[in-house]
Amino acid sequence: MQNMIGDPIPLLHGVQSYSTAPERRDAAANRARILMVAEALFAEHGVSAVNMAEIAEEAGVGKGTLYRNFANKGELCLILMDTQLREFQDQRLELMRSQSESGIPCLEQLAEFLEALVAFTEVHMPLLFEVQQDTQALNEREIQRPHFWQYMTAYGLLRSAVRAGELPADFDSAYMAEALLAPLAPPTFRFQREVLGFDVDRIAEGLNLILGALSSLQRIIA
Amino acid sequence: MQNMIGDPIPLLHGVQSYSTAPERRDAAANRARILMVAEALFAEHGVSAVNMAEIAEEAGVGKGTLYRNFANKGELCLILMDTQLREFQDQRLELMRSQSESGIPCLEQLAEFLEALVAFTEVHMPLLFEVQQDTQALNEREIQRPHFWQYMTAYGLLRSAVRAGELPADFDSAYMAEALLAPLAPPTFRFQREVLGFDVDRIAEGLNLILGALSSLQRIIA
DNA sequence: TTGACAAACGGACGCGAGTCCGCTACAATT
DNA sequence: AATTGTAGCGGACTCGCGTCCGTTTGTCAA
Repeated sequence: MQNMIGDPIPLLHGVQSYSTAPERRDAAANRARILMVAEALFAEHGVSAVNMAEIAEEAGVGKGTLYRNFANKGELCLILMDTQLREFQDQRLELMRSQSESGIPCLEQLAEFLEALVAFTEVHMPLLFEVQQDTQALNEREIQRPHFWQYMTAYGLLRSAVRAGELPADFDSAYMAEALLAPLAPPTFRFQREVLGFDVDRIAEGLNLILGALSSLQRIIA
Repeated sequence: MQNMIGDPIPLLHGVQSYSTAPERRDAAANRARILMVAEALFAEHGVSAVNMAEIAEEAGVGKGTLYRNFANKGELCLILMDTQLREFQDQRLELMRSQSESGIPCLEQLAEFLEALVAFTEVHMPLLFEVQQDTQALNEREIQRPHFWQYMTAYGLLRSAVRAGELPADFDSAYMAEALLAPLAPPTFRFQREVLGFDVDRIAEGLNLILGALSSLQRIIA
């Protein structure tokens, strides 16, 4: 469940570049410049206030070039998060490995994972929000939406929990993984944060409580 | 889906019409015509394949007129569901009243509510999806998004459950109501249905299981 | 070097949402 | 019936996204 990412090549995402001819020098330079410009503009004006034409212009390329490198605004945002996304992933994987060795229950690991994910989502909301928009287009390319590994991680931990007897044998891990992550979907999360005014801790605690409730399920039956 | 058409004070939503001068005859006729045309076009081509210009043209009005009546596509869709939304609401309220009288536990009522809501969401997905899009614009007018009463209902039942001792006293009903409804947010629901292939019953059961787990929480403590 | 052929470029274009504002015509008033 | 103020109308326009396609240019082979 790790590393479904694309590892050989750094920008995992480098749309093509899988072994066919290396890309042209100027093309690479353009892509790098676009990313830097986008990051700067986003930082200055906010993600939603910057449009693709501005990015292209500021980077000194045409829109065609911009879209040649990034299928849409969402993909551009995703790639801007790439490093941090990978770091986060690696950290969690490492942590979970050591937690498993220490015999920490899977559900507890999942609780910590969700807590960390809440923090991550909070920090990267603006970019994540854009990414979420065009899920469809993203699926068509070979890019992994963040949701995918989140799902795989949660699903994996739930399945392990079932195997370990922390959850009933007929527990629907696949659905539950989705249900637990649903409140973290960017539009939903944003609504809770900005409209309802829930703070980050409250959300984390809420999710934690659901997990607690699920684990008590098994205790009841036993 | 009949008759959300013109009737006098039709749409709780009727953007203005709160006691000021009655609207002009031709305006009412236009609005009614727009709604009929939209319904027909949506039925024929699917909601997402029909654009606002087409609706205006087919209804024989300008885009200005269309937008005078409906702030955006989402609002138009919302009003098309109006009758059914109200019926659903009324049914559930009535049902809950009788359930309460029969002493059925609040959490059980909530479980049934969620099950019904899953069915409702499934049926109205295409319209709900559009509605969800422009939450912001909707909030600014005095229109109730479907989410609002869903939330109030769930929240109310959870609070009653706490009062009835079915849940711990420090239970965060407000957050939990949101968390339970999150999987029903149109984009999330649609993803689960169409991409992951979960069927409606599976989703309903999953939500039901979470509720079951939550109720067992209290049993543990007691 | 030079030639040639993709890859890469760039900006005009199409599309759909939603806005704006000058014009129209309803209905209230005399 | 004529007058008039205003709600209502219509469609050109703006905006942002994303596409298309004729042109340029890096790279590689001769």
